[in-house]
Parts: sequence; structure tokens; C-alpha cells
Amino acid sequence: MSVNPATTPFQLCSLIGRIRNELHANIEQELTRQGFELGFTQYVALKKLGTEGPMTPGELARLLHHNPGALTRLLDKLEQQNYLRRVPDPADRRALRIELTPSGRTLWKRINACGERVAQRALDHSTDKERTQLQTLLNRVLENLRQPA
Amino acid sequence: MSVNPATTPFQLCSLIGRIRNELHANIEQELTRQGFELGFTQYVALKKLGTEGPMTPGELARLLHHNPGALTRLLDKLEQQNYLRRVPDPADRRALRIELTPSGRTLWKRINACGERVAQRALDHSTDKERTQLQTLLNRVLENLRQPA
DNA sequence: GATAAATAATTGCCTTGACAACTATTGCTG
DNA sequence: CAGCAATAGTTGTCAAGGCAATTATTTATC
Repeated sequence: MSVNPATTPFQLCSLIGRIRNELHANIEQELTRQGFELGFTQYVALKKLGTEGPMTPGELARLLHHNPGALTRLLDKLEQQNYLRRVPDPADRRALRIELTPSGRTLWKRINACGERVAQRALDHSTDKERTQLQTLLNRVLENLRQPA
Repeated sequence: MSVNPATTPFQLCSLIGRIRNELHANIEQELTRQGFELGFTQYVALKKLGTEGPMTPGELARLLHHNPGALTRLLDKLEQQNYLRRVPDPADRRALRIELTPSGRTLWKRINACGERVAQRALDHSTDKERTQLQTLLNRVLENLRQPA
């Protein structure tokens, strides 16, 4: 049931798009299976905050390549659910520090496993060498596209 | 300025996500540069209709892996701009055939080049062998994720 | 040290897409 | 052929994200 490159035109764009959607869907369904009602972006935000530690909304938005305005509202929801706190920065009164609450930290540990499982499944049947190759090629593609045309 | 796989954790998910966004952005900016005010999905829809010929909204939605409801409104806009027509199917009064108008057909030829340019740029500095490899690996990833977990 | 430019976060507005409900028509099954 | 399920397309509703404008504060400049 696999697709043969020789007989299929290389539709990089649609391939990438579909993989992205499947990744999101897989992760979200893995999350709900574990009883967590989280969207994909909420998952990524919590993950970042867990691994990188507290940071400002601006930093988080940059790290996630995500819109600051959209992030504000996403943080609102996570704060309402008591997964994080917005703490004023004593040095800069414009800035905030987002920190995970204890409850957010335990959540983080649990949802990490969900992401791992999906990543594992995505790379099934691929050798270490192939994974490295894939990463190299994808990084190259990204670099190419990031060049101002 | 390239990223070394050995020193970077393999974040397949974020890599794929960023490439997708860059692809969309690159194509849209290529389109506007040529004077076409089209969104990415409008571009893909026109492209499909051009290469595959007339089909029903349902077929198009399936081919694009896109929501039928959203597609209805997208087709509305393209029809208003006179790029396509909805023709009733004589055999099945529920169904429609979407066909490109002459103006839609000439548009299609022009925007095709935009997509080509972006695809070329994305694969810059990659050999034929590497492109095939990339396609194979991505297809495998997609297949893995499509398995019902 | 006053003023202008830059930065941080938020808000409003708008577009896109997902999903479910709805209508019209067709096909199936007894 | 009557009734019922399936299908085609559309619509309403909602959530997510992009973008520009806004407010508050800080930094740079003269």
C-alpha cells in the first residue's frame, strides 16, 4: 500500500501539508485518549514552557513561530485552567513571565509522552541513518524557503 | 547557517509545520508578485481543476483533503470572479460539475509557474537521488500516521 | 532631562477552516 | 413501489489565527 516515487509526481507541498495535518490530528487524538482536552497549539506551548522554563509571551510566540495576539488568548485559556501563571517582571513593567503552575508541570510530564508516541510512530520502519537523512533534507528545504526570494 | 542534525534534537513536528507555513507564504507572495490576489487554497483548487478537468465539489474536496463546507464558500468566491462555473449534472440533480471558464483556464496556466518556482527553490541544492529519498521517507511517514492508532 | 522611537502585551476585526445540521435527490430493500 | 438509508451540496455556528491599532513602559537621542 506504499507509494512508489517513480510513478508519482513529487508533490512536496501537498505531502508536507498532509503530514502536518496528520501529525496534529494524531497528537490531539492521543491527548484525548489520555483524557486531556488540549488543542495542538496548547500542547506545544505547554511543552515549550516545560522544557525551556519560564519566559515572556513574546519569547514564547517567537519560539513557536506563532502570532502574539493569538497566543495571548491561548494563554488566557491555559491560565483559566490553572496550568500557568502570568507573573509581572519586576525589572520591566511591560513584560510578563509565564510560569507553569505545579498542576501545569504535572500535566506537562504526562502530555510529553503523547507527543513521543506519535513521533515514534511517524518514524516507524526508518533506520537511524534514514532519520538523519530526512532531518538533513528537511532542514535544507526550510533554509531554501527562508531565503528572501 | 545550516543546522547540524547531530547537535539538534529531531523535532519532526515543528520542522514539518514550519516548512508548510513557508511553502504557503512563498507561494502566496509569488502569486501577489505576479499580480494575482489568490490565497493558497484557491491556488490549489484552481490547479487541481486545471490539471484534472471538471469535477464535482465533493470530488475536489476529497482530492484536496479539504472540508466540503469550506470549499463551497471558496468556490463561491472563485465563481464570483468568473474563474469557474457550477454546471448542474443532467444525470444527478443533486450533483454539480465545476468547470474552469476560459478566464480561469488562462489564470491556471499563469499560476502554475508560480508553484513551480517555489517547488524548485525548495529543492535547491538537492540531487535527484536526495529528492527521491526525501519523497520516499515522507511517504513512509504519512503512511505511518494514517494507520488508525 | 525631555522627547521620540522602540518594545511588550493586549484587543478588535476579519478570514479561514472544522463540524454538525439541513434540504434535495438518489439508490436500496422489503 | 413505499419507505429508508445514503449521498450531494449548502448553511450556520464556532474556534483558531493573522494583522493592525492601542496602551503602557522603556530606551535612545538630542
